[in-house]
Amino acid sequence: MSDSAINQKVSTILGMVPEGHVVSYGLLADLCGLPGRARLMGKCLTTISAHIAWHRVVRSDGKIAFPPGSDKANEQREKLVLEGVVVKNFKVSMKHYLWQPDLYTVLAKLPY
DNA sequence: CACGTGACATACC
DNA sequence: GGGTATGCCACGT
Repeated sequence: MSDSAINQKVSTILGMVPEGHVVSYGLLADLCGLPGRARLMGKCLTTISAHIAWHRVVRSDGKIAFPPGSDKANEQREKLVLEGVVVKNFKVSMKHYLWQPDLYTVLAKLPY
C-alpha cells in the first residue's frame, strides 16, 4: 500500500469523526486496514496535518501525544476544548472516544 | 547491517 | 495510579 493511499484513507476517516469525539492512533490504524501500526499514523499525520481534524487523534490512554505544555500540545488542547471535549492535564475523558459500535457505522460508509 | 528514535499499544508488576 | 518490558514499523545514522 502506497503512502498516498494511506494518507487518503486517514483523511477520509478523520473527516468522519464527529465533532466532540476522538479516536486513538491504534483505532485509526485499524480503520485504515493496518492493525498494529499506530506509529505509522503519527508519521502520516505529520504530512497531512494542515487541513484535516488531526486534533481528534489521541493516544489509547487519552493523553495528547505531544509533550505537555508544548506549543503543539496546547494547540490541540485548545481545538478540542472548543469542540466541547473535556481535557484535564492534557488528557481527554474517555466519554469522547469513538467506540466499537460507532466504528461499524464509520466502516459502512467507507469505499472499501 | 545494527542501532536509536518516535504524534503508539498492550501486558505486566 | 506510575514504571518497565516488549511488539510494532519507518527512517536516519
